[in-house]
Amino acid sequence: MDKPRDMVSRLAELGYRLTPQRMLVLAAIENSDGHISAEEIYVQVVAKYPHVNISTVYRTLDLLTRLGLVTETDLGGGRVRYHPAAKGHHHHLICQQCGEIIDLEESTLSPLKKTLLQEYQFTADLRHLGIFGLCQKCRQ
Amino acid sequence: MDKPRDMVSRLAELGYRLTPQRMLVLAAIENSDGHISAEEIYVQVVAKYPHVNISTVYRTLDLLTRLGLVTETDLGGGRVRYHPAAKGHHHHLICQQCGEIIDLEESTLSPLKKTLLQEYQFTADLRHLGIFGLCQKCRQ
DNA sequence: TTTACTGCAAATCTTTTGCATCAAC
DNA sequence: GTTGATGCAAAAGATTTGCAGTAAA
Repeated sequence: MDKPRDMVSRLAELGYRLTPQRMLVLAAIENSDGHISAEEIYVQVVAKYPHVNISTVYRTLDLLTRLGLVTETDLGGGRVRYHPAAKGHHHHLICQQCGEIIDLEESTLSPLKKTLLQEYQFTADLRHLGIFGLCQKCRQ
Repeated sequence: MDKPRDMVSRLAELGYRLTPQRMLVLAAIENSDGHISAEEIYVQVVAKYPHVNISTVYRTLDLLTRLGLVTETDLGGGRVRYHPAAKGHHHHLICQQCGEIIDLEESTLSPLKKTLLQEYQFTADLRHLGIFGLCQKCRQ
């Protein structure tokens, strides 16, 4: 449903040029599990189009973020990760031992969001949430 | 109650040297509101002891973290923040507009922690949590 | 006196930027 | 042909590291 085509046509609609570099960045994000970093995108893109520069990846990510087509998540560790906005928000449980990233359903956080609003008058933007801890396997 | 003295004596107990640089880093962390960055610590330390180098601040923070005397929180934005472990865990609501950091009571997150354990078998370490959004003032 | 700790400079890592060239439209 | 997009190289910001000198114990 949320094929790169959608982001591509959105870019075209808005008058942005459809360069091969952009197509490849879009494809990498779309085919990822939703937790891809700029470096990882770069590696995928270079594999098919050896001349791209990583600054182009960053510029494309910046553009897509500004247009609201992708969402940035800073899970700490000094690396920002990206996923397609059209796939909907999701949250992340990050295992501090093995590094596994588990997706969390949005509904799990609804009660928290409500509490923050009622008790702290704070409108939480939970798109950017990462929760650290230990997964089942590593807990033992 | 949790005066730098406690961390100082712990360091001494463990055989670490009590240098003026370390004392000043400890004091800065202790006197902070609990969301201090390495750079901010450095500025405070330099004011009293002009020759310190920021790498000493980082090395001290690394030591204190490894000893469990301070806790690191990565609130995103490429800057890690520190607070004394003895002051207990607390969580942060960060306003994306004005940058205000609001402390959150630990109890607010207890229901979430329980849900994550029951439904995802994930043991959340909520010491490292930052929630982004908009504070009351900026919401309007 | 011993050796852990420090200062300094240089390196690392991620991300950003200036600028001349290039290609999508 | 225009002008936005790219490649390259250099910069920027946070953090780390190698090394020789210094000071805490």
